[in-house]
Amino acid sequence: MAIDLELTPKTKRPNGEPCCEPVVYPDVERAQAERMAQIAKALGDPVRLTLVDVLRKHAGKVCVCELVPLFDISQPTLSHHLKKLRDAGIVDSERQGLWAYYYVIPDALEELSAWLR
Amino acid sequence: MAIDLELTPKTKRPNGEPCCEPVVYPDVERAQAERMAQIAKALGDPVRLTLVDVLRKHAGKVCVCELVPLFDISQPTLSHHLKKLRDAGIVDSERQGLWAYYYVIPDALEELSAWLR
DNA sequence: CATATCCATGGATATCTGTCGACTCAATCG
DNA sequence: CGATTGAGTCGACAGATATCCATGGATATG
Repeated sequence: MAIDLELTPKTKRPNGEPCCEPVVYPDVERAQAERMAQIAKALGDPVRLTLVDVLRKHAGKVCVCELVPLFDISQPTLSHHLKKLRDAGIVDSERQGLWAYYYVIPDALEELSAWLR
Repeated sequence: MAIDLELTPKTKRPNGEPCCEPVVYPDVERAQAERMAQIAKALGDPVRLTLVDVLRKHAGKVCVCELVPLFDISQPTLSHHLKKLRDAGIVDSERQGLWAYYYVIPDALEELSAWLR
């Protein structure tokens, strides 16, 4: 790894004293962290991440039956993954006749993307 | 939601025929999707995401005992979260005496960040 | 109208995850 | 050396997750 760190030296605290006060605090608010973590969690599966990748570029063009053969999972399992993405607010779907068309909600990934940057 | 989609019309397939061929394929390779999903999964918890946020800006300045009071979790649980981040290749640590200093590995988040963009 | 298709839902099950308390181990201090 | 501290590991356990099969509901086709 070999990274150049300047370690802030510490001294062992005297007997019985409470631990050192935290000197740093997160920049992200708790609610913001929870929102972003929820998005990240939904993306934390290869199938779902790939789904988002496909849907981002082919909104309105793909029905679920065309997504199934892209993966080694059953159709109900794919439906469950899509539901997870829906619940996380990343995608939504539009039904037309027998078919369901999914698309990525614009800006759904923006907050996380900006934080990562 | 109200997004402007142009849906590609489909026709029900004839009896007994195999499902429509997929017309789209993911742009991400399977291995790339797995790498990014692993990173996203590690970030998919508010505690870990906040840890990364803190460590990104205070590398080498914070020991674990200072991180604990930032959250409502026990020290072993925090250690466990740090291990998850280590296993995902997001952070690493340097031990000096009694203290362990964590830091975010440069570029660990780059691939996911670029994909999200 | 009967039947087949697309997709979602529900139940079952094995595995993974987050959390804790108890413990271990190395390093420090007295 | 003996006691204490920082931090990682272990075992346990409740809750979440991924997956399947079977089913159900709506819609299209003939």
